[in-house]
Amino acid sequence: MEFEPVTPVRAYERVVEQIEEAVLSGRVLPGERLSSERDLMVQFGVSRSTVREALRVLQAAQILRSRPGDPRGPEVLAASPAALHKSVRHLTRARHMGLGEVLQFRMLLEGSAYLLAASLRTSAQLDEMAAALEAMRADLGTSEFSRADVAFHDAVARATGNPMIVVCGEVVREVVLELIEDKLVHADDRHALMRSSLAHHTEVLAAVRDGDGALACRLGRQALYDYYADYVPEEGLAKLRPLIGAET
Amino acid sequence: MEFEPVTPVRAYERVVEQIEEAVLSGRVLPGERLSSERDLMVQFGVSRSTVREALRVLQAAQILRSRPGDPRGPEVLAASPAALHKSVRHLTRARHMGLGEVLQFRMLLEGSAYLLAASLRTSAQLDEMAAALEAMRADLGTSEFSRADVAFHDAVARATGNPMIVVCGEVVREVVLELIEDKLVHADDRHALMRSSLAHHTEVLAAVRDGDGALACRLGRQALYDYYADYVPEEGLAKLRPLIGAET
DNA sequence: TCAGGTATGCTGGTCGGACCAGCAATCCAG
DNA sequence: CTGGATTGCTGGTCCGACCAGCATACCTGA
Repeated sequence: MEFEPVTPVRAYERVVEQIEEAVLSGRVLPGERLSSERDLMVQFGVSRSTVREALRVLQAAQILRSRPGDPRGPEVLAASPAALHKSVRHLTRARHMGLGEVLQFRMLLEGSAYLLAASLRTSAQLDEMAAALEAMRADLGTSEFSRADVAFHDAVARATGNPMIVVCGEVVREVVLELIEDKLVHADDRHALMRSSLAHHTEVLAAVRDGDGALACRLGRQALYDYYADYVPEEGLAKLRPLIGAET
Repeated sequence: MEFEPVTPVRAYERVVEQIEEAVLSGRVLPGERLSSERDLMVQFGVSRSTVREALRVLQAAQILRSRPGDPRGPEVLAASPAALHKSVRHLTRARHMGLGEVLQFRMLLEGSAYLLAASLRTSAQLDEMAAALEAMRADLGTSEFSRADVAFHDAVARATGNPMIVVCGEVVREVVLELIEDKLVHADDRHALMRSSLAHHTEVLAAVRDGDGALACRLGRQALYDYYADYVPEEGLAKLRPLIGAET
């Protein structure tokens, strides 16, 4: 006979569980409204303080949003990567991860995304990538360049047809930029970097177009390494090297 | 002249910001205690309800922990990937991904984890993997088998030294099991499946030990495909095939 | 009849006070 | 000196109250 350690479950947790389950299971859809706090406290049979603490937790997790004075009640939000973003940021601040780890994950993710996209992309998605590349070429040196760069990588991620790849890619890209933004300004040869990056992207796109996933994967990872390696401390670089040059 | 949209900042948010910043900046260390709620409401000049809502948010983010009756006050927690785990979990559920997508993501992730582990693993981690493999061999057919299987994959993920890989691996494994658990029972030839899985794991471990990351990556993905492909509907299989056999 | 402004009833945000069960240090009796 | 009861304080929950803000409905004036 085995017993489990008993944990007292707070009232507000039960409320969180029920609402969370209703949202995640799709029983209530994004955009829909919950009852007002005063209604919920009747439905759950708890006080308003308890309801409010539960709602706070759900709001912090980006599952709900409340506005004062809105007679329609708390709004159910669409799932967003904001919470994921925050968790990753916290871990980087706590030194559990550095640029090395985040970049490692990005290389892993985008490399595999190229591999998949080379086989799975539709021609419309290929056009999107080409359009983004054109935008990069046109706006070389401006802030529009990074926007187009993001659009390119996003199109690749979407071509995999996998929402998690899209979302994780998005988050990991943002965090990489946050981690290097202070060192990024005084790059006197940014223009050369961008030109080099553009050339890399062009090669990768060609490989994706040709359906050569392995090549696209290798090129894409190499491009990331070349672009960001200077910002990564030595002990972080060791984590990146197995991802480049390798057959995979 | 540009203006930004003005957002009314709630009192509890200001409290969250201050405590969060104190923790993340290291001004208060893990294990230390905050003042009691009744003290904090004086320090911040707000009511206890407001303090409590702030603490709830921080507790949900795994930054604090409170226990009723503890005279030492809320405890500051060490940064952990628990919050990351929750975010990833929510996203996978909310985007209602099918088995195809989840398995695609898992193959991508674990494949790359093998590739990295082959270069980065310490000999202690190699021993862990071998031990898990032994446990699988010993408990073939029992529920202990899956536990050892999990331990094996977890050891591989940890060998990458990347918390994101570890956490995403955990989540993706959990979700795969949830998605197939109803179909899993009536597998009459589970024993054969487990034996085959064991053989695959043995090969993969050998490749990791030899430092042949590309081989380990390929074998690992193939093993996942062989083990789970029967549960995946036809349209999902298309998303998996680019990941197997490929040079990468 | 219709337009525009106002009144009303709700919302969430905050406050204060109250009670309970539980933990730990302290104090007291053995 | 030891062991158990006492005593503060803790967090968890409840209640009642007030405020500013949003939408609707109403109502007044043209």
